[in-house]
Amino acid sequence: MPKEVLFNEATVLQKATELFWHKGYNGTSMDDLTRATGLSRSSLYNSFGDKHSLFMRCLNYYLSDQEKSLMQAVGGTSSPLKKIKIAFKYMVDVILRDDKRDGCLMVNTTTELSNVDEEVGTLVLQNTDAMEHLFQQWVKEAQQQGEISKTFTPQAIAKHLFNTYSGLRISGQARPDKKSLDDIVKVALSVLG
Amino acid sequence: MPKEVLFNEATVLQKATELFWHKGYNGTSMDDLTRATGLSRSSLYNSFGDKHSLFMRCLNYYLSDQEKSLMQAVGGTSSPLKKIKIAFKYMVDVILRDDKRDGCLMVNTTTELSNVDEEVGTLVLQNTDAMEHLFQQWVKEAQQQGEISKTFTPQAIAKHLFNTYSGLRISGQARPDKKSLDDIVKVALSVLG
DNA sequence: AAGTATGTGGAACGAATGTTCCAAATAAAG
DNA sequence: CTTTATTTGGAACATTCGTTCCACATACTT
Repeated sequence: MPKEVLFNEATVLQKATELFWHKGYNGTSMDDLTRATGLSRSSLYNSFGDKHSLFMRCLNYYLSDQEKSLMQAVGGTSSPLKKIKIAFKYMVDVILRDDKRDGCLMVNTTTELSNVDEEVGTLVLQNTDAMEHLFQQWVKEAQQQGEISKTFTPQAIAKHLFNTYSGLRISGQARPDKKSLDDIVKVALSVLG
Repeated sequence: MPKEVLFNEATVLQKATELFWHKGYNGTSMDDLTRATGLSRSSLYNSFGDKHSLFMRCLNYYLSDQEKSLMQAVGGTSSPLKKIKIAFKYMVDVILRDDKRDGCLMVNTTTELSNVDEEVGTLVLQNTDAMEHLFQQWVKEAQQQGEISKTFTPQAIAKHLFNTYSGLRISGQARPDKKSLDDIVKVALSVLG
């Protein structure tokens, strides 16, 4: 019965995500979004709701995409310690490839909105927990296999790792220099030894 | 000859800074600023230039204020290692007192603007260098006095410390929990041992 | 006391904001 | 072929945006 949807939803979300990523939530206008996606205002509102709803869709799109990439990066190894090392090597690579210096959409959103937007705050917290949980699992396994010393609890190390990751996105935005980032990772991961 | 200025410049800058800090640059309107400072639009423009100029003034005001506080916090000791430890203890305290969860204006500004605003990007880089230089100096002295192992270069450790600080502002914005932040600091500073 | 230079409040500006509305277009169902 | 359901483009909306302007208030100089 209905006229078919002419656009690819994933493509639109990708374009919108890139824009929010580059200019932030408040820095991005609906006009920007129509231009970037090629959709008219009515199509955007009809398919994705208002600006805030679209933004939440983009955040979730971004998160699932990031998770997929990270899992793919560490997929090659079974050693939990190597997974951690590969993960950070991968993150540094991503930062160095970020030639627009847009950083991490999740970190950007944390600083821009988590204190004034409850819905965003909840999502940020969920993601933080998920990341920490992932790191904690790897650390726990690594400690059981004797790859990592048991000086600190898996939870404490996991929080440190996530903290280091968040910091890397800030450091990388100020000066995306391979040597600097490698140094940070080297020192930060030395606590595992 | 002229009518005197009726307001206290530092007070106005403080109010404006608080607002930018809480809502971000793009999230703060000139209307917000007139209400918060009590000044009329024309007074604001006459005394501080346009919105962007005022923002830059606020950033510098914030930085000098932060530096003063940090120096005061570590002023009591002559041991460079203790300075580092006290500095991080102080930072955690600041984060826990930040009941609005506004984070760090400098970190917030880095993620919001450093990729699209060259003037801001320059200031961010200057501040990053200054902070790293400060840490590096302390580490160098501590290594010379045998307080810190020489496993890593002062530069690498300094970058790690600043990275940890930046991360703490993100972590603290997601979940400002004393135990979590203490854990992060404990693990991150263990590389000094 | 008059002149003058500057700060102040508030109105006013055009442009941009997020959102809504409607007529036209389209494709499946009857 | 007509009907029906949905998407689409673009005009239109009120509101807010950053900024400018001007008449008035004020305090120093002469």
